[in-house]
Amino acid sequence: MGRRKIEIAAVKDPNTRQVTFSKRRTGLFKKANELSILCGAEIAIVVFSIGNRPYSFGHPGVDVVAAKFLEHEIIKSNDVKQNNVEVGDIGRLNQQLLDIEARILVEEKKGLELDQILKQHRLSQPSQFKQLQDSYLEFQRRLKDYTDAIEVSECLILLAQEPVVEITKQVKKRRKN
Amino acid sequence: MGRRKIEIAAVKDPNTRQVTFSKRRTGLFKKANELSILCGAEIAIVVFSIGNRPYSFGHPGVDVVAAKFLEHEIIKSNDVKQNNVEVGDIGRLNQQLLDIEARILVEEKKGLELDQILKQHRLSQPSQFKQLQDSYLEFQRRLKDYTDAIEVSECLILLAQEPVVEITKQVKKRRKN
DNA sequence: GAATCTATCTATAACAC
DNA sequence: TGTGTTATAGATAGATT
Repeated sequence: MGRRKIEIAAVKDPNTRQVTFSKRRTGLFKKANELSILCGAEIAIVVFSIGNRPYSFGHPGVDVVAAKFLEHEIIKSNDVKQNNVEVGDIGRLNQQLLDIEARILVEEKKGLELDQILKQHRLSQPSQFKQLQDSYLEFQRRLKDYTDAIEVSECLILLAQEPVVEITKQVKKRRKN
Repeated sequence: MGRRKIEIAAVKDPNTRQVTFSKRRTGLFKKANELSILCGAEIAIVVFSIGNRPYSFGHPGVDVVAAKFLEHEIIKSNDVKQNNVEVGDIGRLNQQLLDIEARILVEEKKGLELDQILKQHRLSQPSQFKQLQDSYLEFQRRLKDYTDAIEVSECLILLAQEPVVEITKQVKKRRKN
């Protein structure tokens, strides 16, 4: 859709490529925005240029859509398991581990952000500080629960003396305390 | 770009909307694919239909691009902190806590999923089990690092005697061991 | 209700500044 | 490097099957 037809193949000239990238990225985000409005769809897009500069579009937000996607992925994989379909090879498992590590990085970032924000609020809004601190400690408690579950998992890997369902129950029990 | 021009506003007729969604989603993914080939860009797209059905496109993969994006986000937020930019109000903070809790739940599910998969592999592929177990323990170690960071944060909230940047350094130091 | 067709609209490649 | 213009390729709204 330009003066000439172009082949869909790597653009070699860096200058032309940069212009093409900028224009088509803009076009892609515009299309995504139209799709979300026309059809009430939720969309997240992340793009990296060849120089590794990140660009993103999200309606209602990249994080929201990403989290939703991950939940669906889990449900899907659970369904697969319930049907006793073959589980993938070792590579897929390692990919899952990488996914989790990536998300742990996000948690880390959020945690550091909270540190900063809490500190500022502590200085500027002492009346609300107590409430927020409670939330924060609650969050921490939940993370510990998770870590506990991981520890139980370790035992399971090393000893394999207990069915997996038991772990789920243990976590839930711990939650209710 | 059809027989008639349409306004960019919610399509009311469910039938028409479904057709539009399907066509434009296909078009969007095609454009994304062209952009990635033409410009050597890495792209991830996630779309949810109005009925919450998920669709995704990724080059080289949704997970890969998402993880890369999150790492960049972390770097960016650290820069923001260094520049002492304004942070938002208490409502936003509570929202952040809810977000994190939601993602912790996801991690929990993933952990349990891994238990299940690992157990299956232990039974069916003993030769690869050792390698996977190592990855799992490595993942566990990283999660512990994160928990440690949270613990440091607790001290910071309660005592507020240490600048936040120090925490980041501590986490990084711990990582390298 | 999905696939195909086609008139028309939109995105953009090349150009220009 | 960015912004604007224009001729043309490509996407798609509505129709048809």
